[in-house]
Amino acid sequence: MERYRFLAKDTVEAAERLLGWELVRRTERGVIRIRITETEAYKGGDDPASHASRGVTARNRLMFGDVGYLYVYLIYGMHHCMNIVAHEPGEVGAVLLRGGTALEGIDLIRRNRPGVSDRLLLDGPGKLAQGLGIDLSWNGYFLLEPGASAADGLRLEPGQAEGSISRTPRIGITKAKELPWRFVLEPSESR
DNA sequence: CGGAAGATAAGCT
DNA sequence: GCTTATCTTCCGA
Repeated sequence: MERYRFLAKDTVEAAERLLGWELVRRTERGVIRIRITETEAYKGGDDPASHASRGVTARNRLMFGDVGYLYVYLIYGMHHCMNIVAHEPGEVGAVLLRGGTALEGIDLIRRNRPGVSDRLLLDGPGKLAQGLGIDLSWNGYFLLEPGASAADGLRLEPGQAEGSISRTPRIGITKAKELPWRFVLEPSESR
């Protein structure tokens, strides 16, 4: 699939190009569509902050595998984080999805995150996963299913990156924190 | 508004 | 045992 080829490029480049793409979550209750607005790149052995920096384990094995799969893990005992496997052939890496904005089905997102005000719905990795209803059972899900109309599940679809992209160091880590591998899509009209 | 601290479990040493 | 790609609440300005 040509339009997904950038996922087989360098992980840092893939992280930047994922900004503006959309995640479509189809459920029995309806459709949730969000735009990806914040990403971070995590690579392999040369990236000490990465789960994959010390070789293959049961948890991180997806980062060593084929591109376009969802890597989900539990952090701090209670939050889920979503990553998209992306790296050059023979390399290792994944892109952490740190945030998004709701395009469709915001009532379903509110149902997943009761009592939370709208502007805080999806502005963090754990919040994003909770808003979309993603947990560990989604680990290893393939996001690039071909075909015009998706069935139940989760899909990655092209979208417009409107606004300006800023590049910053990654957040919430203690190793290699100086590497500017975080990308944020700022809307043209500032909030 | 901003900073600080607690909750809670998988994975590594 | 100890650390961690976090979120929320509580506190003071």
